[in-house]
Amino acid sequence: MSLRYALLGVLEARPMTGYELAQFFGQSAAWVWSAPHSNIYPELRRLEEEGLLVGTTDLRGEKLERRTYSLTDLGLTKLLKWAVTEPTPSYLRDPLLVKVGFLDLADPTEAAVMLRAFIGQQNDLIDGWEEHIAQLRELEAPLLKERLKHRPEAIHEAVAELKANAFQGLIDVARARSECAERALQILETMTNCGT
Amino acid sequence: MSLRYALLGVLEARPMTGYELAQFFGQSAAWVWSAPHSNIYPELRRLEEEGLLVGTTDLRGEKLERRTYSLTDLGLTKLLKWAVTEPTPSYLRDPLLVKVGFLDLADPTEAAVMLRAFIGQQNDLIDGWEEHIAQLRELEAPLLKERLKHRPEAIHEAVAELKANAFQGLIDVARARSECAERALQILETMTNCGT
DNA sequence: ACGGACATGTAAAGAGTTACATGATTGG
DNA sequence: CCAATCATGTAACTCTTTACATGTCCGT
Repeated sequence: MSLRYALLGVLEARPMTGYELAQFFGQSAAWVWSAPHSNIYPELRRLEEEGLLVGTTDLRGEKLERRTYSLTDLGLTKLLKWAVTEPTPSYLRDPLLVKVGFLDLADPTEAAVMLRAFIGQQNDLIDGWEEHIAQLRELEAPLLKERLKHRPEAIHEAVAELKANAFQGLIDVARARSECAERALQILETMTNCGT
Repeated sequence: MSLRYALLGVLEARPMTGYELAQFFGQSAAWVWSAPHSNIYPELRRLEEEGLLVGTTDLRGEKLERRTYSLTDLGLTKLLKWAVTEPTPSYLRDPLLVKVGFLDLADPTEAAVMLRAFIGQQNDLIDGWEEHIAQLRELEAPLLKERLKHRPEAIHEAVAELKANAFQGLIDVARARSECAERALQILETMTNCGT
């Protein structure tokens, strides 16, 4: 369900083609949700059928058709309704946390390699998100600029801050997981020291 | 894929029936992974077919059959192999972060209700996990006690600490999300103040 | 003319949720 | 004897991933 609303939310900034959206959602770091084009195209058609989007087809060159989707009033209404509904109590499932809980049984050297690889991955993600936050705060992020065109100037900074806050959430979650891996490394070290 | 390894990992402590496992994975707070019984029973049969588990059927009373599954050497090997394989670069998908990013468009009062409900949910989860961590540290958690029976005493505390660390990871992730919601509340407040 | 970006799809398989379905045992 | 717990399953549906598939346009 989140994909559909993520699409509506991005299209609130400006109309886009499926291809553009697929790029957006393909580079996972760029947005809070990710999806391959094979998800996006069918979902866009469904959203149009339901009247949450309207699409217009135009031509690039002679034959290559492309369809540009815009958010309708109904689409915006549905997006906002969703945004304020309480999340059903559920929690994030994290395969890493399953792994770290069983590492006492594994070879400590291999475990350390895995943990360090994970920490490296998370740090890379964090770096990307931090850059994006900086862009948002300077009101330089391309999509944000589009959004702000149809919003009163008085709230521009607050809107930017709200978007930045979402990415800060991603960063903090990544840090929490990374630090958990870090602590696991230390615990495994004490274990090998007293074991042998 | 994680479910299968979570099952193997729990069964490393002691043999269990599908019913017991379903209770374990049903009360989401109790374990790092959750699943309904309709997932667990078929998965157990598959794991047995593949030789990662062995099951024995016995009777409760006259007719009621139940099957108790134990981890095999092969099962343990596969679990450990999985535990040390590097996670494929991916990130957690968080519907809340999608929501908070669009709240500038929503009614601030409704948004605040949603955010406070979310924060409340996360705090409840955190309380449960904290209790469980305390139990683990005192070596009082039932499943941990079973596990430690077949491990050298020198590492008992370290094993407990490793399990506690996994739950600490859950808590820290929940805190990160909760604090993100908290910040969103504040930003929305500044927005309504300057907007009207 | 060719490679890379543009542009859009279908299909199959895997993972997860929800509902439906059945019956036995135990304790009050 | 009745309710709660014990015990195990199937089926339908949704969501996500991965692979397969096709063709156009633009710059060099």
